[in-house]
Amino acid sequence: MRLCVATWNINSVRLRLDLLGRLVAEQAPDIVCLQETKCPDDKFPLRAIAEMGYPHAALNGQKGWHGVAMLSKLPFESIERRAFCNKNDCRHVAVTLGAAAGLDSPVELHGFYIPAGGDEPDPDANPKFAHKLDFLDELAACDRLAAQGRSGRAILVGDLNVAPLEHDVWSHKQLLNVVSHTPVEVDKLTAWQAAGGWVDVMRRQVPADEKLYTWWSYRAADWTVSNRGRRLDHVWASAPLAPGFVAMSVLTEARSWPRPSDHVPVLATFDL
DNA sequence: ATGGTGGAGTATCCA
Repeated sequence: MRLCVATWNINSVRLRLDLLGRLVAEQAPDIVCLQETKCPDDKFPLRAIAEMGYPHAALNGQKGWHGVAMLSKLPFESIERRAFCNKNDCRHVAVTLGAAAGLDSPVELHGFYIPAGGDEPDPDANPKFAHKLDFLDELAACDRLAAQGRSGRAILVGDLNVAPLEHDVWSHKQLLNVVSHTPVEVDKLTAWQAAGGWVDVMRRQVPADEKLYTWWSYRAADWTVSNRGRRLDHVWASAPLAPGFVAMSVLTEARSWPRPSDHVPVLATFDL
């Protein structure tokens, strides 16, 4: 079967419920993975989302900030939530799709919201950056994620808050000391990806020497003029699933929707 | 040279 997965840092699901409706009306992905829902699970607008055609949900939310969710046309076999760095932050949710979703063989789907890391790229001076680096180390050491990437059937998406490649940012030189593109965090993200044998499918489609962004700061007067973007949002496939990657699209125009998120949705289609 | 914006929840923290 063909599966379309969307990933989007929506920056408050309640404030932008209409934009979620627009995304699913226009693109009709089978599953939407959200980050920064900023919504406790008991306040999540499940009814409105079910009416949009997504009756199945996997939530991991908290009050005020962070929070991830998966909204689906297809039923899940199971739902899992993991905590990292001995914190209660809601930054991960995973589901298994199986026979009930029409799959002959199960597929795991992971959604992550990796810590942004604050402003100062020095783990001694900035605890948030230290947390980000620890989080990436913990992911790289996660045996099950590694096993899934190498030999399992798995897809991993989310706001990873790292732009690893030179052309994942508007200026490699000017961002080398800016959190999201510093060598230390890029190395850790890449080490995690390699440990799991994960394939960066967005870059399967768009060559590494072409610019590719999914985020533009709110702090630009006109994001289209300066176009100072970064690729913070990612879609990875496990090695066995990578040959089934069909296509992806970055919904850049969503950055100009009314009251937009600073991230835009990324959609990826797989033959499973 | 360094501030700019936006969301949550109502002072500031977080991005």
